[in-house]
Amino acid sequence: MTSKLTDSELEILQILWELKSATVREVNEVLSKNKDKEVGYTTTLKLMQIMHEKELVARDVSSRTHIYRPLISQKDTQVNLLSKIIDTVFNGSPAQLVMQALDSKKSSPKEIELIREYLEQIQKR
Amino acid sequence: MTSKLTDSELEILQILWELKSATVREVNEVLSKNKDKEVGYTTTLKLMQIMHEKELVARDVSSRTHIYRPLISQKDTQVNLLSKIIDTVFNGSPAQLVMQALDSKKSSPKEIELIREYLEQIQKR
DNA sequence: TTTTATTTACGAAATCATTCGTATAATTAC
DNA sequence: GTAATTATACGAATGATTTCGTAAATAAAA
Repeated sequence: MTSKLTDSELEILQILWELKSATVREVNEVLSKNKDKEVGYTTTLKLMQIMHEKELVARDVSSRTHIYRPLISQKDTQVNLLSKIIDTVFNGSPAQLVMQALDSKKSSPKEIELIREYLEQIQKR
Repeated sequence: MTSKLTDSELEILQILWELKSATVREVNEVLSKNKDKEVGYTTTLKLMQIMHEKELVARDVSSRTHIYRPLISQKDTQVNLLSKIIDTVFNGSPAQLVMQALDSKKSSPKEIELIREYLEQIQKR
C-alpha cells in the first residue's frame, strides 16, 4: 500500500511525473519557481533523500549528479487520494464527488462531452 | 478562505457534520470506534479546543458539558480539497479527476444515471 | 457528607515534517 | 595546479501536529 504522502513529497512527485526523471537541482528550480520564493538547495536535497529512503523515488548514482525518478505512479496516487477524500468528505459517495467537481471547477464543453462519452461506455457494461 | 485543515481536524469535522452537534465524549467515542484503538479523551478535548480557537467549530458553554458544532461547511471543504488535488495530482484537469473517480470506486447504475442527467443540465447552459 | 466520576484547562512531551548549516568530495574554470 | 563551484551527506534547529498527564471544578453515586 502506498503510504501517506506529505505535502512536500507530493510537490516533488508532481515534478518528477512531469519530467520523468530529474536531478535535485532541476527539481529545486521548479519548486522555487512554483512558490515564487527561493527554496534552499539542501532542503530539496534532503527531502529527496528521505523520499529515496522511503522508496518513493529511485536514484541513479552512476554519475556524481544523481538522477531521480518516481517509483510510485501518478495514477495510484490519484486513486488513493480520491478514495481517501471520498471517505472523509463525500460520505463515501463517488457520485457526490463527481458532481461537485463538475460544479466547482468549470470544465470546457469539450471536456464535458468527453465525460459524457465515458459515462455511456460505463453504462453499457 | 478556509485555512488548511489537519488530518485530525478533518476527522473531527466529519463527525460533527454527521451529528450536527456533539460533545467531546461523543466525538471521542466515534473516533475510537473508527480507528479501532482507544483515543485518549483529553487528546480529543485538546484538538477540539484548538479547533475552537481557530474558529473551525462553535461551542455552547451554557452547561458544564460543552456542545460543539461545525462552523465551516462540508461543501466548502469539499470544494477546497477538490481544487487542491486537481491542481496537484490531476494536472489541473477536473475531467481527469471525474473519469478516474468513476473508474476506481464503482458507482451503482443509479448513481451513473444521476450523473448523466446532471451532465445534460450543464451542457444546456 | 464523603467518595467517585466526569469535565475543562493547560502545559509539556512526543512525534513528524521541513529547513538549514557545515563538512567533504568531485568537478570545472582559471 | 589552485581556486571557485557544485554535488552529496548528515546532523541539528525549527515548526507544526498530536498525545498525554495533572490540577481544579462540578456533578453524581454511595
